[in-house]
Amino acid sequence: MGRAPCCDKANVKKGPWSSEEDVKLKDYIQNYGTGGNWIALPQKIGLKRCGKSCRLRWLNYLRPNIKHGGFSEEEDNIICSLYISIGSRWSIIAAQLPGRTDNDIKNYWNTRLKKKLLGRRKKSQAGSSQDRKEGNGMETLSNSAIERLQLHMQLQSLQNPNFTHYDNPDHPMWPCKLNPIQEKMMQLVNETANPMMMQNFSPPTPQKVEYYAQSSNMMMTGIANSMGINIPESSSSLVPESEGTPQAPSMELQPCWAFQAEIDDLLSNKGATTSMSTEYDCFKDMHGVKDNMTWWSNEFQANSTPWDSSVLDHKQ
DNA sequence: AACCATACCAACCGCGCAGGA
DNA sequence: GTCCTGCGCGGTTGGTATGGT
Repeated sequence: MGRAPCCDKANVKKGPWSSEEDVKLKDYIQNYGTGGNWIALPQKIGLKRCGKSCRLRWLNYLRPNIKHGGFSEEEDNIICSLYISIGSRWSIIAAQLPGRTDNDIKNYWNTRLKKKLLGRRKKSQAGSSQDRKEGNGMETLSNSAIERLQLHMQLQSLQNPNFTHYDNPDHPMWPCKLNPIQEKMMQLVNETANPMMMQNFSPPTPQKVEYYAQSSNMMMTGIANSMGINIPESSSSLVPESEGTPQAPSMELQPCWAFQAEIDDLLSNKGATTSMSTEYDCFKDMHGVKDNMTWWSNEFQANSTPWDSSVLDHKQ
């Protein structure tokens, strides 16, 4: 037995909103508020719309101070950083971008930003949509997680095209031990991705360790705290605490902050290569991500949405 | 000018969660 | 503890605009 519909589908209007409907809804909400009940709202004001549709229209379009289009580079930076950190948590990302809605950011990411980052590679390396539908070993992980891992590795390979220790037993850094979840992700991605890409999983340079030890701790702890998750001092570190001199985290933890470290390095163009600059236009002028990371960790204001698998993966 | 492909975006859908009965 | 209801979220769809042939 399915869930009861939220409204009488036969008697509600669907599709684009007219200006009259917009005026009705906007006027009412500005004067009386939603009354805490979106479902009942359309009847109150004589709109033949589903309550959910009213809510969406208000939140995404009619609400005051909504910005549409014209994303700045700073906003691009923030979206990229947060997507790689937390995945497709659009509402959380939107909370960090005043005037932006989750829907707007989601559309922007799916239609433009993602293509800038992954576009060309995806065509040749990602499985077909049919593959994904039928399952090819990837079904145990979200597309978002796979995409983020691929994105990270793509950035990695651009930055360190000669680094091949991940699957090179002769390399002094081998084996680069991943945690079980990441091991699984690597294995699954490896089944479908370009093998060359998988050779480029490198740790960040030691100089970056201290900053990322701190920022990742702050970030993850801040997220956890904002969501009511109490992380004991001794276990709050997804990366090791930095005490005095920079200190490399254990190998199994490296990929956790490698996400942050490498994206930061790339975005700030420290490791930019010519080929990257030409192929990934969005990185040409990106900078200042460090600041973004820091304020994000300090000012993160997540709602009560349950934590997603990506972070749970880290915690595991 | 007509057709097609692609990009973009508003809106819809269904699921999971929270809170109240 | 269970059920019900509404809300919020993320994924997806469908319509329109734009560009290319």
